[in-house]
Amino acid sequence: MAKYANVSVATVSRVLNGTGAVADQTKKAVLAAAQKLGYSPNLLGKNLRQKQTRVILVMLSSLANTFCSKVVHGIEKEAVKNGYNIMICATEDSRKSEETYLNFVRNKMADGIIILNSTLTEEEMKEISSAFPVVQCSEYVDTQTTPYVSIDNRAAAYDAVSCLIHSGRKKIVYIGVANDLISSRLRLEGYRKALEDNGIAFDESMLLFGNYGYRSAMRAVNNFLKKNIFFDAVFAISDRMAAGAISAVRQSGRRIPDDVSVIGFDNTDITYMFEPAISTVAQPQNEMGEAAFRMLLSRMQEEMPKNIILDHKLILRNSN
Amino acid sequence: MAKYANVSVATVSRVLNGTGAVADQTKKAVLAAAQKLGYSPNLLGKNLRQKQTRVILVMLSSLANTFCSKVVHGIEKEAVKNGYNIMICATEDSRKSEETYLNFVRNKMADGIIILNSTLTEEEMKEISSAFPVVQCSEYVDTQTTPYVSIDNRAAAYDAVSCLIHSGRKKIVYIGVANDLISSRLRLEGYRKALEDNGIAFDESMLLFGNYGYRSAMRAVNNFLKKNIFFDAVFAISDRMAAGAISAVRQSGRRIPDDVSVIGFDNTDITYMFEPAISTVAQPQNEMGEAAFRMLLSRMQEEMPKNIILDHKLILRNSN
DNA sequence: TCGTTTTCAGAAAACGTTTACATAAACGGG
DNA sequence: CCCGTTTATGTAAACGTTTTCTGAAAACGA
Repeated sequence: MAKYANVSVATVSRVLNGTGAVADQTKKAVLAAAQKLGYSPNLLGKNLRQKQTRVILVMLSSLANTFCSKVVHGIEKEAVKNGYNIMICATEDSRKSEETYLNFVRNKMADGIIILNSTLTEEEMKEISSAFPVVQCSEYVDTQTTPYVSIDNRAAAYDAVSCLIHSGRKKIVYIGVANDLISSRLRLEGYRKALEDNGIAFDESMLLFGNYGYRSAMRAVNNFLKKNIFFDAVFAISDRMAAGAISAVRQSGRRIPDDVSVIGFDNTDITYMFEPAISTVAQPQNEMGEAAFRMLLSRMQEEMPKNIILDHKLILRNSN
Repeated sequence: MAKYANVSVATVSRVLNGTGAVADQTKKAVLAAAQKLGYSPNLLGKNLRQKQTRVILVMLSSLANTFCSKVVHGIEKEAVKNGYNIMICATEDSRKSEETYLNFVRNKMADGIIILNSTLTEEEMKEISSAFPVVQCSEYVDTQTTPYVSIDNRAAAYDAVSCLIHSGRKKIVYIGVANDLISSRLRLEGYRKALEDNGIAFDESMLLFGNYGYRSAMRAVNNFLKKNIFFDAVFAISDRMAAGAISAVRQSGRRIPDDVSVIGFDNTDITYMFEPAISTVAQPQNEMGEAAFRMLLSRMQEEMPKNIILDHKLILRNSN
């Protein structure tokens, strides 16, 4: 390419990057040559030399999680605004996969990473956080070293359950997921606190568990129904589980929301497609993504941003 | 690192890659040093030298499209099996974004790309296909130069509509999307052919259009209902649009499937969560992904694979 | 013991850029 | 006309690897 245009590689670089002075005539020659040869500079060389790629990774466990999609969109918008590009890595919660993608940034193929969810322990998170720029978004482990943006999951669950209670419900089933995610823990805490604050005894047998999915909740509620324990409300930590609960409850002949009130979580599309439309807790996904990117940006500039907690919002539809 | 272990960089490389002979003692020393320093080789250097990254890109328009998620999973599985990693690029149908991600592979930050959907024209597809390895998956433009794996969309639509006809339906509404995607075109053709083959006149006024989403279909059907044109079935090219159609039809007091039969497309989660469960056309998403990766692999080895058409399957539930 | 092979490890080139430095030509002011 | 400044370009180092060559030492075989 350089030889073809009869200039040095330095000049080619200068022309293509618009850096440094170069005569109009040679500039034209270089551009013409580039055009003719279909030349396009090798990013590996460029990034190696410049010690940056302007690529950041977004790690999430599954694409099927529609909640994440809006968060990612927020990240992307802010990234592009700042001249960065994002690449999405779906780990399916595989350790090996997580390791692989973390190594991409450890090994300089990307400048930083935003983790939406992972199976990383506090120790591991600390380790990688000291090795390269990382921020957490939505889910997080609370080390002092890895900043995060999220909502107050405890308060969100508290609000949802309180809403159920204030409309007269007293026997409230909780449908969660038996994992270690911070959201699971805090939402259960919020549920529990709402009960306590309203003088309702916490009852472990009212806790059901699934895997965020429709079918798992349906199964759990069906099993629960067999026990003939009275209940008049359900708080589910995902909308799909709320939908599953509604279906199971209905099949048993009970009416929604008259007999059983239901509130879900995340305000995903299913909430308005379902009949009845599902009441839910909305998170500011876009802002969360935007904030996450801004935090990563400052981390990449060697600053340590403060954690951010954004506001959630209870959205009431027809299931409660 | 090399200095720290008192060896040359060449030896470090040999130890870390297990290539070439190196004495046990030095091997240990190098590994110890790497451990101590937390050394991890720079992939930019490595990839630059080796002229390959073992990364492939998967381009899709939106993460929110749950159909894609299973395809991507199939791709990933096959990729990992072959020592490759995938990165997902969501373009949101932005030309700029598409261009950016294509440039990643043009500029050697990735070895190849699988395009699930894009706004590329035939000309553009040809151009990039001659510049680097690319295959299309699910959606495609039919150039002779860019291989694809997909289903026979025309036959799939034909089967669905025929099924409606054989159960006695004669006035069948088509709900599609007014875009240039091959699937849109072929499914409409299949719809039309099924009518013709069964002696039913094609009627342009039975064609409705939306944007794949629930609400758009609901709106379209509501408008259609106002016209008071009789119909007894709906074929929608997405499950969400099928769901929207069902809701609209029901609100008008008609029963599903007694008064109106509905069949959707893609066999997404909504089909079994919805009441009634939605009949649909299933695509072999996993196999499609796997096939796509294998095709890309052979393209990266300078072979030109043949196009692949996989089998679809009509899945009957309670909406027809 | 002497040649021959094998084992080990370093030196240096190569990958494709950017960029600091050098230098030659053009220019302008006195 | 001379000298300092600007402009335009090339040279070469640097980024961090892998890999080819090369050579020294060790092992081996006769």
